[in-house]
Amino acid sequence: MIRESAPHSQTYVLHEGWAVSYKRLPDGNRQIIEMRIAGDFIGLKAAFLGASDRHVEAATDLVVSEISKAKLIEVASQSPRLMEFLFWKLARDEAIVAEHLTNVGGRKTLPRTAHFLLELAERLRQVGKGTATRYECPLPQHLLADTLGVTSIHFNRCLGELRRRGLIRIERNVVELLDRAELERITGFDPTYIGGGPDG
Amino acid sequence: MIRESAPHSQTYVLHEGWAVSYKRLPDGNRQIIEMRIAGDFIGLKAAFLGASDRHVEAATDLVVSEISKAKLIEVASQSPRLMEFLFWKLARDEAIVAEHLTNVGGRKTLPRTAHFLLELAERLRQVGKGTATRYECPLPQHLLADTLGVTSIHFNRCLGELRRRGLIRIERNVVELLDRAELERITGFDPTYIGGGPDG
DNA sequence: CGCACGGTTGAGCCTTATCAAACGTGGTGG
DNA sequence: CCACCACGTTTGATAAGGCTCAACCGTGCG
Repeated sequence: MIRESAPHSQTYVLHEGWAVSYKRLPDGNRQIIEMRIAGDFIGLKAAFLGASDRHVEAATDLVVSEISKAKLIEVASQSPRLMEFLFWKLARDEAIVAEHLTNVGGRKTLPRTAHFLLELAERLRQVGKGTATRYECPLPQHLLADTLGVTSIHFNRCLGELRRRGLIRIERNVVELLDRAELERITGFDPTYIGGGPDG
Repeated sequence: MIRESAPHSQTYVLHEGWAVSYKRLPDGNRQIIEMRIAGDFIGLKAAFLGASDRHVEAATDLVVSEISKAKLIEVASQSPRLMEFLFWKLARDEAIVAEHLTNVGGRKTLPRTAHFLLELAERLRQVGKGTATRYECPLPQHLLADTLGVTSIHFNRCLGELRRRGLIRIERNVVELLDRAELERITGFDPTYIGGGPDG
């Protein structure tokens, strides 16, 4: 059970909790690149590359396994099956970042927010942390806003608009998607980029 | 010498010319994920993954080498050196997309534009297609605008502002960075994410 | 109780999109 | 050679979107 600002230059598998990786901007703002949830690796690319181009920060208490880079590479090079799995993990992470870029660059904040909520639902469902329409998200709104590249104030107003339209409900930390069909329609959400495993 | 809309499901090494990979949005807009220039692979991730989540399109005439996925994987699995190189290529592409996301999500259009121009300079210089302050870019502005997630009109005005400030000059297809120090200052540009090779 | 933190709301301003039109240039066909 | 067209660039006016500043609310915790 760990809680700290910067899991240094190690590789981890995240079992429980939420973390974010981000870049700082000259004006003090930050852009969150990816949200790490249960089942995700942290620092996998850096393990193969030797250096990281972003910071990682725990957003909640975490439960992780630590794997030394040497051990990871050693084991991977002996098991084609594992190697293939790691490749798939890396590729999937890249696909998610690319979709994230598309979301931020191409959608206005309202559908952008909706798309983000749908992606979280999909990813959490995949690891058994929620259903297609309901999950727990313990992150404060300013973190989600930093992810979507808007101010927390504007993000908040968009959540309000989605709520007003009867599309979502947020209580405590529980997100509920009341009308997934409509949410998918306004975003053009297609979850295939999230994938289901190395085989498909 | 090829010119077509969609290099189908193959892997290519780009020797000459410019290509873009992009995603379409429900409203008809498109977000360009990455610009491919000389020295870049096209469809490398897809080769290992079996499927692509984006479209690729030639923006100019191209000179490419075609490599079948089977051949690529066969050769890679026999040469650790090549395997390491491909890994580095994948990781670098991801780093560039992440920086792209940071640029689009975190910067206003003016520094965003400047950052983009600086990145191109860096990448082109690395492959001998330009200097630190001068390179050729044959792409129309609406393509660059789709890359940065703004309208071509607004992008054009930002170019004008940079020109007016004496920071850049664009003539025909030649981009000239007249004041790199100032451009780097207003963007906080740090080219390390682009890297120099598998060794550092 | 009082404080810290996050969520919510309002007003005004700046940024960016949209619609519309003019301009330049290279290519094509008469 | 010139008329015309296609394409990309540039500019203007207006509207919409998003940011900033500021205040208020709710809740948990010391």
